Amino acid sequence: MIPQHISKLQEKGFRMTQARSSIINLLENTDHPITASSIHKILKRIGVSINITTVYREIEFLLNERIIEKVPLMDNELHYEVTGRPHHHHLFCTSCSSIKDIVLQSEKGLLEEVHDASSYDITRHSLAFFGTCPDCK
Amino acid sequence: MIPQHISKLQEKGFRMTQARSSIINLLENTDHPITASSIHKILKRIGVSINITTVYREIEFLLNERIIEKVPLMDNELHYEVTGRPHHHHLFCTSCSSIKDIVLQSEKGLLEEVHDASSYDITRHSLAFFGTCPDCK
DNA sequence: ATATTAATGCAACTTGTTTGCATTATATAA
DNA sequence: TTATATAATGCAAACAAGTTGCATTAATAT
Repeated sequence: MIPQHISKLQEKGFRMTQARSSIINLLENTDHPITASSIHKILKRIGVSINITTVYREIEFLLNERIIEKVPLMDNELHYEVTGRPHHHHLFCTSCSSIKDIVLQSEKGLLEEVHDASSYDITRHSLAFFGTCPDCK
Repeated sequence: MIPQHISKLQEKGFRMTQARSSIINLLENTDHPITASSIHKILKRIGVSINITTVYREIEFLLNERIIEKVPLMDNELHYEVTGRPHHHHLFCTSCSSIKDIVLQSEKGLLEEVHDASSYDITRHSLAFFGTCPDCK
């Protein structure tokens, strides 16, 4: 995985600290959305102890820089994932709480319908599917 | 609007208190998902002062009874809406923060694709679209 | 009317997130 | 290489959403 986000930030003149680079690297290597406290715990487990406040501030920063984005879930915690990976949506297993990415072909027609029916200028969308994964069946 | 939810609860032997009936009536007459604190504030404004704790407990109760359901949004607050209304999804205006219902025809093919591609048993789904509404353009 | 117990209100608590401020450390210039 | 400016950080306190324990109130059945 090429750290394109890191070089992009450095070019813009932002400092590359251990907290920043380890949060970006973690998110780049995670294939599903995670929460602030997950980021904090995972980094601590691998020996990168950064303050939870810093995690929140870094998330805010990365959101502003469009390096990560929010993913809406059913619970009341905010989850995040890096932008720029192939467009996809999420599958939630209501049994084991796992989250899986899914790429869909048939969303194009859906978006056209939304645009035509609503007269909104749609800039983003989020599709989430809930059910039981093969392992839990 | 026929208070079918209320009679259903009474048949099941639950008590019909002012808090319960006014929360149900409010949700039945709201065409978009709202939060616990919205419920609390709106009811207070119309002269129904119920404790915020009661609002949360009532929401839990109504979720259990499948009279309302959670709607996942981008913020970190939980929104709720009554079940049983025609199947629909949500449009969010990122300019004025309004939420609007939308009924979609083309989601059937989407669900088939999800099922075929994932081997999950899908029980629910949630589609959300973000953009600028006609009024804000 | 009375009894049963579901529903409620209050206060305290937990958890997630934000803010103020003093300190640390990265990147740049001398 | 050292000094400088200030971005980034940590800590503590504050804040907000949601939860819990417990004593009180009130809706329904008798």
